[in-house]
Amino acid sequence: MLDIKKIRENPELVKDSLTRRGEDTGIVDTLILHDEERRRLVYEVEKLKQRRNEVSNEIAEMKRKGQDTKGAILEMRQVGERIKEMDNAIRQIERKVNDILLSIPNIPHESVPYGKDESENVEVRRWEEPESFDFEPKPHWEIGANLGILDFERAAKISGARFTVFRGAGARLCRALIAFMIDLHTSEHGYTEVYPPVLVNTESMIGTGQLPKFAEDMFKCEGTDYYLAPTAEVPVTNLYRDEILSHDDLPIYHVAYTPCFRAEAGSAGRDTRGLIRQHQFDKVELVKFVKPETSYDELEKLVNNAEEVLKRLGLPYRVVMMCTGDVGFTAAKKYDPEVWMPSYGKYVEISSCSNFEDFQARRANIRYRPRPGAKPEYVHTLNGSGVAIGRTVAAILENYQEADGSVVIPEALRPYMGGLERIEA
RNA sequence: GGAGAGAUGGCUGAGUGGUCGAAAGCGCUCGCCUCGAAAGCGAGUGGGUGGGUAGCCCCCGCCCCGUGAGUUCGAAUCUCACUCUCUCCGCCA
Repeated sequence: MLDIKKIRENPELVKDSLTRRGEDTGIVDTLILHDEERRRLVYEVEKLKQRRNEVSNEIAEMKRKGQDTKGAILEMRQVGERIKEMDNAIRQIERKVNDILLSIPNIPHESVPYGKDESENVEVRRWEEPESFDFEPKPHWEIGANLGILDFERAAKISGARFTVFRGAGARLCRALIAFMIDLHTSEHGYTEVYPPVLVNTESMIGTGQLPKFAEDMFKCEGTDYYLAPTAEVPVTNLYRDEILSHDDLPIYHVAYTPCFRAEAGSAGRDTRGLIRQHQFDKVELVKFVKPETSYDELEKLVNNAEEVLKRLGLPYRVVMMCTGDVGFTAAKKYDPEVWMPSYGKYVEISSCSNFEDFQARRANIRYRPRPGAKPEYVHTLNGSGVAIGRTVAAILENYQEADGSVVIPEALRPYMGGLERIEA
């Protein structure tokens, strides 16, 4: 959410942001119109309330003196009615203002390149070139099925399309990756582990920006106010919702493993095979709460933390900076580390690291005191996958496959696999 | 699921329908004292928002005592609904 005061003072800035994102700018004028009307009404009703407060005190005084209060009470009864009407009008217009505010995307940082869509994202670096195979490499869904560690048919029977059963060494590989990543981030990168609920309420979903705009992407539990969290970003960022943190609490780094749930509405036909696009997948997520002046340094460190996972696993990757047309609703700046996926013949997103500045903090009301006694200010929030488990499994299977159909376990993972060096049929 | 108790400022904890935004204590900030610190003493310490002035340095107002409605000239205080916490019973991973 953007600051209504800032929008009021500089509507062109917001319009420019929307234009760079390739969106319509009309709502800004509508918003400002509503906001002016709202302020006019507030000003009027507050004068009435002041009058009511004054006279009410006079009535108390008069009663104490035993004077007649009938006239004053009668007058105030009318004032009270008028106040009630105006309060209702204000409530309605405030709802409009708020709905619009919640629907305006974040302003991209000045360092974000202009571009209309994902084709104009900018590659910022690469780590290791993909290995070429001296045999025809198989896609991970074939490798996994042949090894008996991925079972898509039975998952379809249990649940439906876009689900997977991991089995034997496959299941263990998931568990190993989770433990490996959490250990790396806690012991070497300074993150504190949390294990949060994955059923979250509407407030939390609004706080991080999934709602109200992206409701169709989420699973909701019928008859409840619970959504299945699409990412640990939601519960972990909302940890400190409606709190005022002390300046020496910051920065706060959290790492969380959770399953993630996505309806994938509108992506029918895309990535239908394999682990790439699932309704349920596991992810280790990194979340930061930082002082505003440090947030862009923190973003770079966050990306590096995600990259370190891929380096240790020996998976070739590149890092892409999202352009204005693809940076996403909530982010001011975003990097996507992408892993090399032989079956796709290209790099595939395996992490997504964003600086939201105060966009989420304002929605979720997460603040801190810059110094003791100072006015609270909004923190900056960041998060990034560190990294997605399912896609990492896919990347390992494909990049570490051998001609005989077996898969070598990356060395960093072997301690977590009971010393297993290779998955064989 | 049943019965009961409760929800007040960073924390603990008072509160009669009428100067209660709220006592007191703790904590915190500043000052005095001290070579320094502690103790002691003194002062100050909530969050929003509208307007004035202009950018939170001031001034005026409005709102906030779990959330939302209601009664009243006036509600932290009365009524209703909801949420959450705690205790007991039942059920249960």
